[in-house]
Amino acid sequence: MPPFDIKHARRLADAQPRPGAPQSPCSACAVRNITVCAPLNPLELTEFSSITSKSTAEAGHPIFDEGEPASHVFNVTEGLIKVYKLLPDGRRQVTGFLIAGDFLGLANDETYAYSAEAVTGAKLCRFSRKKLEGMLERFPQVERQLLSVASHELAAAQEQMLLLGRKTAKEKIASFLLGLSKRYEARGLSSNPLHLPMSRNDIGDYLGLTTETVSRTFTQLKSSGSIRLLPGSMVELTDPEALEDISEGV
Amino acid sequence: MPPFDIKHARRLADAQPRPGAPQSPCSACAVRNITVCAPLNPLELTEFSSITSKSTAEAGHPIFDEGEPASHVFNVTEGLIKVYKLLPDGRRQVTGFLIAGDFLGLANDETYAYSAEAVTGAKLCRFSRKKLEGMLERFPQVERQLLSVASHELAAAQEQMLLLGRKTAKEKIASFLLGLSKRYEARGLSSNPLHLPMSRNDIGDYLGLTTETVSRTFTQLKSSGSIRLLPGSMVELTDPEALEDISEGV
DNA sequence: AGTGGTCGTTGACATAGATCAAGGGAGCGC
DNA sequence: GCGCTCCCTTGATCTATGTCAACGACCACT
Repeated sequence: MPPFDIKHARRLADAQPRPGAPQSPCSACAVRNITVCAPLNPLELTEFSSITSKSTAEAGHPIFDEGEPASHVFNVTEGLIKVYKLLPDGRRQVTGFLIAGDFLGLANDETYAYSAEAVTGAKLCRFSRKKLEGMLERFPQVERQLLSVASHELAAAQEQMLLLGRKTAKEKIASFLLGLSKRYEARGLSSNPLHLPMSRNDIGDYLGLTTETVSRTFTQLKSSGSIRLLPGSMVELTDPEALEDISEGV
Repeated sequence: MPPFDIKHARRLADAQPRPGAPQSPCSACAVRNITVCAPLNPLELTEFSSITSKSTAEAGHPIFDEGEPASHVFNVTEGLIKVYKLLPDGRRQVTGFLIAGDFLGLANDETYAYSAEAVTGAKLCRFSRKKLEGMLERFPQVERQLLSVASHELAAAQEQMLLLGRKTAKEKIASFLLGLSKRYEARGLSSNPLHLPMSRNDIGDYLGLTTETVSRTFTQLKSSGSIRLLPGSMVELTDPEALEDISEGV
């Protein structure tokens, strides 16, 4: 690692919107109808958009770090983000991979409870937390939407606990591939073959495994004909039914 | 196990409130000020209480099962509840132990995404989900409170993922004891020594361990002078600082 | 084209925790 | 008080996954 890590030099959470910078309108947003803004009508959306600003993050760059003041929340509009927590000795748990339409930064305390980093180049829609709170009073339907998002995430978190606590390496990888494929599908992205831009290490940190075990398990699934690795970090799920069975321990 | 399992004969979620049965008023509720009703004034509370009914669950009895129609949500007012998910072959992940003030049953789909069972005798406050939705429109402050609850739970779930994915058995047990103690304290229950009514098996299913490993690890912590097991399934945290260090892997 | 770095794969070996097995103690019904 | 059951504890052994190590592929620079 270089002595001065350039990628930590600047935080999206700190960045100021360039005054006068042209912003494409929310009405043209790629995630307009699948995220928290969905219940707003065009007029409301215009008002709502006054508290948003677009930002981008390059692959491998942080969006915010655990413990920083939680000044903003974000909506992913493009690319892949990972969120994770660390133990003092560096052990890492990736708690989620976020794609277009996902929300991040929701916090109770005044600081972020986890770190977020771009895996691929990514675009985000940024809200000041404080201003968002005001908007929620004004637009209760957005608050309702947020509650729905939070409760979906909670259900996903419980599913992930089942995976982490009780599944074998093979079951974990099968569940991971199917889950990601289904989320891609729900967001209108290619779900099979699907893009797997995160490293084996990231996948391991998401599933509670090591890089080596992830790699070996991919090899195993490849040999058994359940998946195929294609160029460009694409994976084809050649036998989704088999993967379903594996993922549930059948 | 007896051929006919009496404890599955009746579901709290199905129970009808006895007409005319006396109900102690919400204003006298033990969790009045620590749960979702907290933001309501006395007058509002009276209106709100019209959709609630009290119920009880005996130790070991189910409250609802994963996959059942999610007709009601609950608020624990007394006792300890465990919530869990199962794999087809019976492997189990306990995703939480709930105490007075905790909320359960929040669901997106029309069915519960997990099962809930009383560990000790317990009392709950029951709401029809449908009626609750109406009340949320009427009382946005309750909806806000629910969002806050959900986002706290989400943070707790992420912490638990870190535990399940990356901590050793000893770290898991230390984290578990400290976490439970802190939650007891926040709810005004004895936090040290603290009551541990759940079985070693339940603890194992919560931490992704087997009964045997839980038991051995308790013995280890006992020998090192960090905890003491007292009669009546009480545990004394004799060296909380040591436990803190252990729980973080220091 | 050469070089250095990162990442993925594979092999050999180590180990934390699971599994299998046995025994002890507390609570409960009779 | 007796026997039954359930739960907890402890010991012996096994194994899935981690750790350590080597190497090849790919990519970005020069």
